Amino acid sequence: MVRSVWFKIDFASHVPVYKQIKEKFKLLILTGELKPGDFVPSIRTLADDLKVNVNTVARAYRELAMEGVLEPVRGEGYIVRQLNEEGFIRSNIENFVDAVERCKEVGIGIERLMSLLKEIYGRRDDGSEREELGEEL
Amino acid sequence: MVRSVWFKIDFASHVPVYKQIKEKFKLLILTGELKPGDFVPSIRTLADDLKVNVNTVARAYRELAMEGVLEPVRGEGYIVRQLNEEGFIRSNIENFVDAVERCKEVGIGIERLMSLLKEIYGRRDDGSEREELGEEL
DNA sequence: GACTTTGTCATAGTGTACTATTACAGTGGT
DNA sequence: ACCACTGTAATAGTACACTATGACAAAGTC
Repeated sequence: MVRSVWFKIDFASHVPVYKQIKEKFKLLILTGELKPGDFVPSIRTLADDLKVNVNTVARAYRELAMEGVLEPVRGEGYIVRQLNEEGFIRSNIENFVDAVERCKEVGIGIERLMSLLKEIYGRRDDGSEREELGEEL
Repeated sequence: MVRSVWFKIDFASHVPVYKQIKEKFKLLILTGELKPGDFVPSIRTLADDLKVNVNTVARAYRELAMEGVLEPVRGEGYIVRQLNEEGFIRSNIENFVDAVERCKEVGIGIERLMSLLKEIYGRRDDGSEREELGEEL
C-alpha cells in the first residue's frame, strides 16, 4: 500500500506484462518485503503506477490468487497468503542452467562465467557500481 | 541442405518462433556447423521440418538477411554470409548475468551456482547424463 | 444514506505472431 | 520449352496480450 512503485515493467520483453507482474510479487514475498497478511496495491493504483491497464493487473492478481499466493477480499483488495518458495526458486535455477548451457554452447569459457559470478555476488546491492560490469563483458 | 532437422522449436516459450529460428542459425554459424557460403535449408523445407508456416521461416530469413547474416539469392535460396560474433556472445553473457542476478535476489547461494556451473561444464555433450541434473536442483 | 474505494465483468478495438492458401517470378536441369 | 525447385508477396483468419471504457457489487468512512 504505502510504497506503490515497487518495480517496473520491461515493455521491450517478450514476457507478457501480467507474467512480469506475477514474478515481481513472488520475488517481493520471497525477500520478505511483502509478508502474509499484507495488502498489495489496489488494482487501479498499481495499474496507474506501472502505466498499464487495469485488466492486465487484474489478470495477474487473479492468477496469483488461483495459485494461492494472494487472497482476494471483495471490496477491500488482495492480501498476501503464502508463496511456494520451492517452485519459485527452482524456476530461477532452471533459468540459470539454461543460460549457462547456452554460454557453453557458444564457446564461452567457464572461467569467464566464474569471474562474472563472483563479481555479481561480491558487489553491494545499493545500485552503485552497476555499470562497471560493462568492461567485464 | 543435407541435414534439415538441425534444431527444434519450443512452442511453449514466450519467445516468438521466428526469433528462435534466428538465434538457432546464429548459433549454428558460430559453432562452425554452418560456414560462409553454405546454403541454409529452403524456406519450405525448413518450415516443413519445424512444423511451422512458410511465412514464419521467411520472416526469420528476411531479418537475418537484413542483419547481414544471410544473403538471399533469387531462385536459389539463402547462403550464409557472416555473423557478428561479438554481439551474439555479448547477448548470451547478458542473459547469464540477468539469470545470476535473479538467483542472487532470490537468496540462492553462490556455492550452489558454482557447483551447477562446474557440473554443466564438466559433462560431455553427447546428450547422456542430461537428466541427472534434476537431483542437483 | 452518501461517498469513496475496493474488485468484477462485459464490450470493443489494436497490434503482433502465426497460420493457411494462392499466385507469381527467378534459376537450373532436362 | 518444360519442370522442379527456389524466394516473394498478397490475402485472410485465428489467437493472444493489451488497451480503453463503462457499469455493477461489496466494504469502509463520514
